Amino acid sequence: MGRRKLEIKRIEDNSSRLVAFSKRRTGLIKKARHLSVLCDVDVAVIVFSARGKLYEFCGSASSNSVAHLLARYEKSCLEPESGTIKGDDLDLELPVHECTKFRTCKELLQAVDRLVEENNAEELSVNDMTQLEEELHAALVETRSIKTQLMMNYITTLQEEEKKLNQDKEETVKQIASMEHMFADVDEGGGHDDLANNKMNSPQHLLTLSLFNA
Amino acid sequence: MGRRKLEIKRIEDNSSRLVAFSKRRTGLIKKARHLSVLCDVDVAVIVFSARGKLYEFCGSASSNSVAHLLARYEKSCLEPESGTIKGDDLDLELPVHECTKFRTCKELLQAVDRLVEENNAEELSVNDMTQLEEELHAALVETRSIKTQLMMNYITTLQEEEKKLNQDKEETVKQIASMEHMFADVDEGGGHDDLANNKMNSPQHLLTLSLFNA
DNA sequence: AACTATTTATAAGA
DNA sequence: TTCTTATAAATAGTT
Repeated sequence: MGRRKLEIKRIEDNSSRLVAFSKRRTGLIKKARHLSVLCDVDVAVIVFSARGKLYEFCGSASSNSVAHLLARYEKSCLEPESGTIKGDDLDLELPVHECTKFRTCKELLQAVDRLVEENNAEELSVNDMTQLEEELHAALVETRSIKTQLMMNYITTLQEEEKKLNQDKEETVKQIASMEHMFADVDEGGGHDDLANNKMNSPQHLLTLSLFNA
Repeated sequence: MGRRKLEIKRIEDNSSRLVAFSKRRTGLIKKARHLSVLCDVDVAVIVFSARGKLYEFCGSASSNSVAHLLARYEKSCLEPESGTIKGDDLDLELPVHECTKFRTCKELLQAVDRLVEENNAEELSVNDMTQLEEELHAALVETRSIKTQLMMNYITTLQEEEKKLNQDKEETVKQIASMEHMFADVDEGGGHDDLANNKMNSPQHLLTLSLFNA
């Protein structure tokens, strides 16, 4: 909304960033107030500047303090997936996550469709297509990079879990062993080792497979 | 920011209020994300709908430098690439043409941009990324297909032109030959064949080169 | 801090 | 509801 289009990334120029912070913080809080008043809902905004200074806003139909709303927020967080609590909700509102999560993918598809659609009507040059090709390729590379990162994170998580489980198992095996020892004292015999060993089969395999069902 | 100026007071019409809530809530969270990213600060937004449903946003500073890859394309879209052919006009209407021609490409870019932008805020699953990857790949294949078609069309056009020119030349050569014949009647000799042959040099080469300057 | 040229958000309308 | 359009609002760069 200024003289030129602004990329949404950290403003490197120190002075500009400070000015933008002042303007946008004011704007954000104004928007929050409008939302609160126009739609008669509870809104809280909390901002910490780079130097740690706190700016806050709270607009509410009921009370008017951030603390109050935060309390409600924490309560809401502690209750797992409660969402709407008031009365007989049929909850027609779609979950926030689903909506924002897939909107971009949908938009992308529509854009691509429109592009292909209009290719017949408009005369695009070979260079135009080359440019678009490069763009798509870059996006694809980026997407794969993010995907790889997600998978790596997931693998790390699973490995940690596996490690923990293996430790647990080791302990269990020891316990079983000691139990068998006790039986041996009475029963004078018997290897039930197979039972214990069967519990340790191929965790690696399971890990690999479950990765693609996440 | 709509068709008419809106008083900042509770919207009494139930339907309008709900629509406004949806739009403005989305807008507020978007603004919050922008403030967080642009100014490298921590921002939190909490909204409770009238029915008690929670919407939240939390952004801490995190870098994201994909946008600059797209800047190049954006720039090239905005600058006039092909001259208008109509006479001596200082055409004020040029932007319209350019705009319609590149709208779809621009939209695609914005969609991709938004996607990457939201990756930090939302937790996307590996499957989400796989889906996007497939979509991008499909778009890329389609783009290349269209590009190839454009190139084939262009080649066909050039070949036809070449054929026509060759026919013209043949005729010209014949004319020259007949003229030389006339001279020969007077001059009694002389080969000026080189002159005629020089006009026929390597049309294939020129075709291949000009293809990439279209 | 005030000024605008532009971009962005969004109220209505289709 | 979703998409489009006209208009209001926000704001980036400038003075």
